[in-house]
Amino acid sequence: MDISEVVRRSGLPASTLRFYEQKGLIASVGRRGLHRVFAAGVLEQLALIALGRAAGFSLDQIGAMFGADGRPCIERQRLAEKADELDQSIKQMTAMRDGLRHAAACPAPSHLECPKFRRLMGLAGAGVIGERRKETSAKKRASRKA
Amino acid sequence: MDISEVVRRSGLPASTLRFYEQKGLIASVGRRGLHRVFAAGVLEQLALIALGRAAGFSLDQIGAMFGADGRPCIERQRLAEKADELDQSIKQMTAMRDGLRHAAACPAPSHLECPKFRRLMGLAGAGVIGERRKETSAKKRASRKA
DNA sequence: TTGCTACTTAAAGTCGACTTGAGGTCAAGG
DNA sequence: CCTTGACCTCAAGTCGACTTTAAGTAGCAA
Repeated sequence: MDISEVVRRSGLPASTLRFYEQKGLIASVGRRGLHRVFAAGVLEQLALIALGRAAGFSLDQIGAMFGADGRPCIERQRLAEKADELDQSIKQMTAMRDGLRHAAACPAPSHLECPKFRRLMGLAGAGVIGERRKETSAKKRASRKA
Repeated sequence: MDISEVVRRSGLPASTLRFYEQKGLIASVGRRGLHRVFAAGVLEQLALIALGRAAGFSLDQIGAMFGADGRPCIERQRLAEKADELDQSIKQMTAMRDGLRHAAACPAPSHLECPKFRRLMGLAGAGVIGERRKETSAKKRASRKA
Protein backbone atom coordinates (compact mmCIF):
# COMPACT_ATOMS: atom_id res chain seq x y z
CA MET A 1 0.00 0.00 0.00
CA ASP A 2 1.24 3.48 -0.70
CA ILE A 3 0.46 6.32 1.62
CA SER A 4 -2.54 7.52 -0.33
CA GLU A 5 -4.25 4.20 0.16
CA VAL A 6 -3.59 4.29 3.87
CA VAL A 7 -5.00 7.80 3.88
CA ARG A 8 -8.08 6.59 2.07
CA ARG A 9 -8.63 3.56 4.28
CA SER A 10 -7.74 5.09 7.61
CA GLY A 11 -9.24 8.52 7.14
CA LEU A 12 -6.11 10.10 8.57
CA PRO A 13 -4.23 12.77 6.63
CA ALA A 14 -0.85 11.85 5.21
CA SER A 15 0.81 14.39 7.46
CA THR A 16 -0.44 12.46 10.48
CA LEU A 17 0.86 9.19 9.11
CA ARG A 18 4.29 10.70 8.55
CA PHE A 19 4.14 12.20 12.03
CA TYR A 20 3.23 8.84 13.55
CA GLU A 21 6.03 7.17 11.66
CA GLN A 22 8.47 9.76 12.91
CA LYS A 23 7.27 9.13 16.46
CA GLY A 24 7.79 5.42 15.94
CA LEU A 25 4.13 4.52 16.27
CA ILE A 26 3.95 2.97 12.86
CA ALA A 27 6.56 1.95 10.32
CA SER A 28 6.65 1.64 6.59
CA VAL A 29 7.96 -1.65 5.26
CA GLY A 30 10.19 0.17 2.80
CA ARG A 31 10.27 2.58 -0.08
CA ARG A 32 9.43 2.45 -3.73
CA GLY A 33 11.66 5.21 -4.94
CA LEU A 34 11.07 7.93 -2.41
CA HIS A 35 7.58 6.76 -1.62
CA ARG A 36 6.72 4.90 1.54
CA VAL A 37 5.20 1.47 1.26
CA PHE A 38 3.04 0.23 4.09
CA ALA A 39 1.99 -3.27 5.03
CA ALA A 40 -1.70 -3.96 5.47
CA GLY A 41 -1.24 -4.40 9.20
CA VAL A 42 -0.65 -0.70 9.58
CA LEU A 43 -4.39 -0.17 9.40
CA GLU A 44 -4.88 -2.33 12.43
CA GLN A 45 -2.14 -0.45 14.21
CA LEU A 46 -3.78 2.82 13.36
CA ALA A 47 -7.09 1.56 14.70
CA LEU A 48 -5.32 0.60 17.87
CA ILE A 49 -3.76 4.03 18.10
CA ALA A 50 -7.15 5.62 17.62
CA LEU A 51 -8.51 3.45 20.38
CA GLY A 52 -5.67 4.35 22.69
CA ARG A 53 -6.17 8.04 22.01
CA ALA A 54 -9.89 7.70 22.58
CA ALA A 55 -9.17 6.00 25.88
CA GLY A 56 -7.03 8.94 26.86
CA PHE A 57 -3.51 7.60 26.44
CA SER A 58 -0.86 9.91 25.08
CA LEU A 59 0.96 9.02 21.90
CA ASP A 60 4.07 8.23 23.91
CA GLN A 61 2.15 5.87 26.12
CA ILE A 62 0.64 4.22 23.09
CA GLY A 63 4.07 3.91 21.55
CA ALA A 64 5.21 2.03 24.62
CA MET A 65 2.42 -0.45 24.08
CA PHE A 66 3.84 -1.76 20.84
CA GLY A 67 6.57 -4.33 20.82
CA ALA A 68 9.52 -3.84 18.51
CA ASP A 69 7.72 -6.13 16.07
CA GLY A 70 4.80 -3.74 15.81
CA ARG A 71 2.45 -6.07 17.63
CA PRO A 72 0.69 -4.66 20.66
CA CYS A 73 1.84 -5.71 24.08
CA ILE A 74 -0.57 -4.10 26.45
CA GLU A 75 -0.45 -4.61 30.15
CA ARG A 76 -3.88 -5.35 31.48
CA GLN A 77 -3.15 -3.32 34.53
CA ARG A 78 -2.70 -0.14 32.54
CA LEU A 79 -6.10 -0.73 31.03
CA ALA A 80 -7.66 -1.22 34.41
CA GLU A 81 -5.98 1.92 35.71
CA LYS A 82 -7.20 3.91 32.77
CA ALA A 83 -10.69 2.52 33.31
CA ASP A 84 -10.53 3.75 36.89
CA GLU A 85 -9.38 7.15 35.73
CA LEU A 86 -12.26 7.29 33.31
CA ASP A 87 -14.59 6.29 36.08
CA GLN A 88 -13.35 9.20 38.14
CA SER A 89 -13.86 11.59 35.28
CA ILE A 90 -17.29 10.20 34.59
CA LYS A 91 -18.33 10.83 38.15
CA GLN A 92 -17.06 14.39 38.05
CA MET A 93 -18.64 15.07 34.72
CA THR A 94 -21.91 13.60 35.86
CA ALA A 95 -21.94 15.88 38.86
CA MET A 96 -21.15 18.80 36.61
CA ARG A 97 -23.80 17.84 34.11
CA ASP A 98 -26.45 17.62 36.78
CA GLY A 99 -25.34 20.92 38.25
CA LEU A 100 -25.51 22.61 34.88
CA ARG A 101 -28.90 21.17 34.14
CA HIS A 102 -30.15 22.44 37.44
CA ALA A 103 -28.71 25.88 36.85
CA ALA A 104 -30.24 25.95 33.41
CA ALA A 105 -33.64 25.29 34.92
CA CYS A 106 -33.18 27.21 38.13
CA PRO A 107 -35.63 30.07 38.64
CA ALA A 108 -33.23 32.18 40.73
CA PRO A 109 -32.73 35.59 39.11
CA SER A 110 -28.98 35.20 39.17
CA HIS A 111 -27.21 31.89 39.41
CA LEU A 112 -25.27 33.33 42.29
CA GLU A 113 -28.42 33.18 44.37
CA CYS A 114 -28.89 29.49 43.87
CA PRO A 115 -27.38 27.46 46.69
CA LYS A 116 -26.75 24.46 44.48
CA PHE A 117 -24.89 26.62 42.02
CA ARG A 118 -22.81 28.15 44.76
CA ARG A 119 -21.96 24.75 46.06
CA LEU A 120 -20.80 23.73 42.62
CA MET A 121 -18.68 26.88 42.47
CA GLY A 122 -17.10 26.00 45.75
CA LEU A 123 -16.27 22.51 44.60
CA ALA A 124 -14.76 23.70 41.35
CA GLY A 125 -12.71 26.31 43.18
CA ALA A 126 -11.40 23.67 45.52
CA GLY A 127 -10.40 21.55 42.54
CA VAL A 128 -12.73 18.79 43.62
CA ILE A 129 -14.32 18.75 40.22
CA GLY A 130 -12.20 17.89 37.26
CA GLU A 131 -10.94 20.71 35.11
CA ARG A 132 -9.58 20.79 31.64
CA ARG A 133 -11.37 18.34 29.48
CA LYS A 134 -11.14 18.72 25.78
CA GLU A 135 -13.57 18.69 22.96
CA THR A 136 -14.31 15.54 21.12
CA SER A 137 -12.42 14.73 17.96
CA ALA A 138 -15.68 14.57 16.09
CA LYS A 139 -15.99 18.28 16.64
CA LYS A 140 -12.36 18.91 15.81
CA ARG A 141 -12.66 17.07 12.55
CA ALA A 142 -15.82 18.96 11.76
CA SER A 143 -14.28 22.34 12.44
CA ARG A 144 -11.20 21.38 10.49
CA LYS A 145 -13.32 20.57 7.47
CA ALA A 146 -15.30 23.76 7.90
CA MET B 1 -6.70 42.94 48.99
CA ASP B 2 -3.32 42.83 47.37
CA ILE B 3 -2.40 40.09 44.96
CA SER B 4 -0.72 37.93 47.56
CA GLU B 5 -3.91 37.70 49.52
CA VAL B 6 -5.86 36.71 46.45
CA VAL B 7 -3.21 34.11 45.79
CA ARG B 8 -3.56 32.81 49.32
CA ARG B 9 -7.33 32.72 49.27
CA SER B 10 -7.86 31.47 45.74
CA GLY B 11 -5.01 29.03 45.53
CA LEU B 12 -4.12 30.37 42.10
CA PRO B 13 -0.61 31.62 41.34
CA ALA B 14 -0.11 35.33 40.84
CA SER B 15 0.89 34.75 37.26
CA THR B 16 -2.53 33.29 36.58
CA LEU B 17 -4.26 36.24 38.18
CA ARG B 18 -2.29 38.66 36.03
CA PHE B 19 -3.03 36.53 33.02
CA TYR B 20 -6.75 36.54 33.79
CA GLU B 21 -6.68 40.27 34.26
CA GLN B 22 -4.94 40.71 30.97
CA LYS B 23 -7.60 38.56 29.33
CA GLY B 24 -10.28 40.69 30.91
CA LEU B 25 -11.68 37.95 33.09
CA ILE B 26 -11.05 39.81 36.28
CA ALA B 27 -10.12 43.39 37.08
CA SER B 28 -8.25 45.09 39.85
CA VAL B 29 -9.99 48.05 41.41
CA GLY B 30 -6.82 50.10 41.23
CA ARG B 31 -3.22 50.32 42.27
CA ARG B 32 -1.35 51.16 45.41
CA GLY B 33 1.83 52.33 43.84
CA LEU B 34 2.50 49.74 41.22
CA HIS B 35 0.70 47.04 43.12
CA ARG B 36 -2.70 45.82 42.09
CA VAL B 37 -5.54 46.09 44.56
CA PHE B 38 -8.45 43.71 44.24
CA ALA B 39 -11.98 43.92 45.57
CA ALA B 40 -13.27 41.00 47.61
CA GLY B 41 -15.65 40.06 44.82
CA VAL B 42 -12.78 38.87 42.71
CA LEU B 43 -12.73 35.66 44.71
CA GLU B 44 -16.26 34.92 43.68
CA GLN B 45 -15.37 35.69 40.11
CA LEU B 46 -12.44 33.33 40.30
CA ALA B 47 -14.66 30.61 41.70
CA LEU B 48 -17.00 31.18 38.80
CA ILE B 49 -14.13 30.95 36.36
CA ALA B 50 -13.01 27.72 37.96
CA LEU B 51 -16.50 26.39 37.63
CA GLY B 52 -16.70 27.40 34.00
CA ARG B 53 -13.35 25.76 33.27
CA ALA B 54 -14.45 22.62 35.08
CA ALA B 55 -17.59 22.57 33.00
CA GLY B 56 -15.47 22.72 29.88
CA PHE B 57 -15.87 26.32 28.78
CA SER B 58 -12.87 28.10 27.33
CA LEU B 59 -11.56 31.25 28.97
CA ASP B 60 -12.93 33.28 26.08
CA GLN B 61 -16.35 31.79 26.53
CA ILE B 62 -16.19 32.46 30.23
CA GLY B 63 -15.12 36.01 29.52
CA ALA B 64 -18.24 36.47 27.44
CA MET B 65 -20.33 35.42 30.43
CA PHE B 66 -19.39 38.44 32.48
CA GLY B 67 -21.10 41.74 32.01
CA ALA B 68 -19.00 44.90 31.82
CA ASP B 69 -19.74 45.36 35.52
CA GLY B 70 -18.06 42.09 36.38
CA ARG B 71 -21.29 40.39 37.32
CA PRO B 72 -22.05 37.14 35.58
CA CYS B 73 -24.69 37.12 32.87
CA ILE B 74 -25.03 33.53 31.87
CA GLU B 75 -27.53 32.32 29.33
CA ARG B 76 -29.32 29.30 30.61
CA GLN B 77 -29.29 27.82 27.17
CA ARG B 78 -25.50 27.67 27.07
CA LEU B 79 -25.58 25.76 30.31
CA ALA B 80 -28.09 23.30 28.93
CA GLU B 81 -26.02 22.86 25.79
CA LYS B 82 -22.91 22.23 27.80
CA ALA B 83 -24.80 19.74 29.91
CA ASP B 84 -25.79 17.91 26.75
CA GLU B 85 -22.20 17.93 25.55
CA LEU B 86 -21.10 16.50 28.86
CA ASP B 87 -23.78 13.88 28.58
CA GLN B 88 -22.39 12.86 25.21
CA SER B 89 -18.90 12.64 26.60
CA ILE B 90 -20.11 10.68 29.57
CA LYS B 91 -21.74 8.13 27.32
CA GLN B 92 -18.58 7.74 25.26
CA MET B 93 -16.38 7.52 28.28
CA THR B 94 -18.66 5.00 29.87
CA ALA B 95 -18.48 2.82 26.80
CA MET B 96 -14.73 3.18 26.80
CA ARG B 97 -14.45 2.42 30.49
CA ASP B 98 -16.50 -0.73 30.12
CA GLY B 99 -14.48 -1.78 27.11
CA LEU B 100 -11.23 -1.26 28.97
CA ARG B 101 -12.45 -3.13 31.99
CA HIS B 102 -13.43 -6.00 29.79
CA ALA B 103 -10.09 -5.98 28.02
CA ALA B 104 -8.29 -5.88 31.34
CA ALA B 105 -10.14 -8.99 32.44
CA CYS B 106 -10.32 -10.70 29.07
CA PRO B 107 -8.60 -14.09 28.91
CA ALA B 108 -7.72 -13.85 25.21
CA PRO B 109 -3.94 -14.20 24.74
CA SER B 110 -3.80 -11.00 22.72
CA HIS B 111 -6.41 -8.29 22.91
CA LEU B 112 -6.60 -8.47 19.16
CA GLU B 113 -8.30 -11.82 19.47
CA CYS B 114 -11.09 -10.48 21.61
CA PRO B 115 -14.12 -9.57 19.53
CA LYS B 116 -15.25 -6.92 21.99
CA PHE B 117 -11.88 -5.28 21.84
CA ARG B 118 -11.88 -5.33 18.06
CA ARG B 119 -15.30 -3.77 18.04
CA LEU B 120 -14.03 -0.99 20.27
CA MET B 121 -11.09 -0.50 17.92
CA GLY B 122 -13.46 -0.19 15.02
CA LEU B 123 -15.57 2.39 16.79
CA ALA B 124 -12.56 4.46 17.79
CA GLY B 125 -11.18 4.33 14.28
CA ALA B 126 -14.49 5.51 12.90
CA GLY B 127 -14.44 8.40 15.34
CA VAL B 128 -17.61 7.16 17.01
CA ILE B 129 -15.92 7.29 20.36
CA GLY B 130 -14.72 10.60 21.63
CA GLU B 131 -11.05 11.35 21.35
CA ARG B 132 -8.83 13.80 23.08
CA ARG B 133 -9.84 14.22 26.64
CA LYS B 134 -7.44 15.78 29.03
CA GLU B 135 -6.25 14.98 32.44
CA THR B 136 -7.89 16.44 35.44
CA SER B 137 -6.53 19.60 36.98
CA ALA B 138 -6.07 17.82 40.25
CA LYS B 139 -3.41 15.73 38.58
CA LYS B 140 -1.89 18.72 36.87
CA ARG B 141 -1.60 20.59 40.13
CA ALA B 142 -0.10 17.56 41.75
CA SER B 143 2.49 17.07 39.05
CA ARG B 144 3.27 20.75 39.07
CA LYS B 145 4.00 20.63 42.75
CA ALA B 146 6.07 17.49 42.32
C1' DT C 1 20.43 56.00 52.67
C1' DT C 2 20.80 51.63 51.64
C1' DG C 3 18.94 47.35 50.82
C1' DC C 4 15.47 43.81 50.90
C1' DT C 5 11.51 41.90 49.07
C1' DA C 6 7.32 41.79 47.01
C1' DC C 7 5.59 43.41 43.35
C1' DT C 8 5.63 45.08 38.33
C1' DT C 9 6.21 44.64 32.98
C1' DA C 10 6.70 42.51 28.27
C1' DA C 11 8.15 38.88 25.86
C1' DA C 12 9.21 34.34 25.23
C1' DG C 13 8.77 29.47 26.44
C1' DT C 14 6.00 25.05 27.36
C1' DC C 15 3.16 21.03 26.24
C1' DG C 16 0.81 17.66 22.96
C1' DA C 17 -0.64 16.51 18.63
C1' DC C 18 -0.57 17.84 14.65
C1' DT C 19 -0.59 21.04 10.38
C1' DT C 20 1.52 24.02 7.16
C1' DG C 21 4.97 25.81 4.16
C1' DA C 22 8.98 25.95 1.38
C1' DG C 23 11.64 23.68 -1.59
C1' DG C 24 13.09 19.09 -3.71
C1' DT C 25 12.57 14.44 -6.33
C1' DC C 26 10.77 11.31 -9.41
C1' DA C 27 7.69 8.53 -12.62
C1' DA C 28 4.41 8.93 -16.03
C1' DG C 29 1.80 11.30 -19.75
C1' DG C 30 1.29 14.64 -23.65
C1' DC D 1 11.44 17.00 -23.54
C1' DC D 2 8.89 19.06 -20.36
C1' DT D 3 5.26 19.46 -17.26
C1' DT D 4 2.28 17.78 -13.84
C1' DG D 5 1.24 15.85 -9.69
C1' DA D 6 1.98 12.83 -5.99
C1' DC D 7 5.12 12.14 -2.92
C1' DC D 8 9.27 13.53 -0.12
C1' DT D 9 12.06 16.29 3.93
C1' DC D 10 12.82 19.54 7.41
C1' DA D 11 11.55 23.49 9.85
C1' DA D 12 8.34 26.25 11.66
C1' DG D 13 3.64 27.41 12.98
C1' DT D 14 -0.89 26.56 15.63
C1' DC D 15 -3.94 26.32 19.69
C1' DG D 16 -5.13 27.14 24.74
C1' DA D 17 -3.84 28.14 29.13
C1' DC D 18 -0.55 29.27 31.43
C1' DT D 19 4.50 29.65 33.27
C1' DT D 20 8.96 31.47 33.11
C1' DT D 21 12.42 34.82 32.63
C1' DA D 22 14.70 39.09 32.61
C1' DA D 23 14.80 43.49 33.95
C1' DG D 24 12.77 47.22 36.50
C1' DT D 25 10.41 49.69 40.62
C1' DA D 26 8.24 50.94 44.86
C1' DG D 27 7.39 50.58 49.85
C1' DC D 28 9.29 49.61 54.13
C1' DA D 29 12.88 48.43 57.66
C1' DA D 30 17.36 49.28 59.59
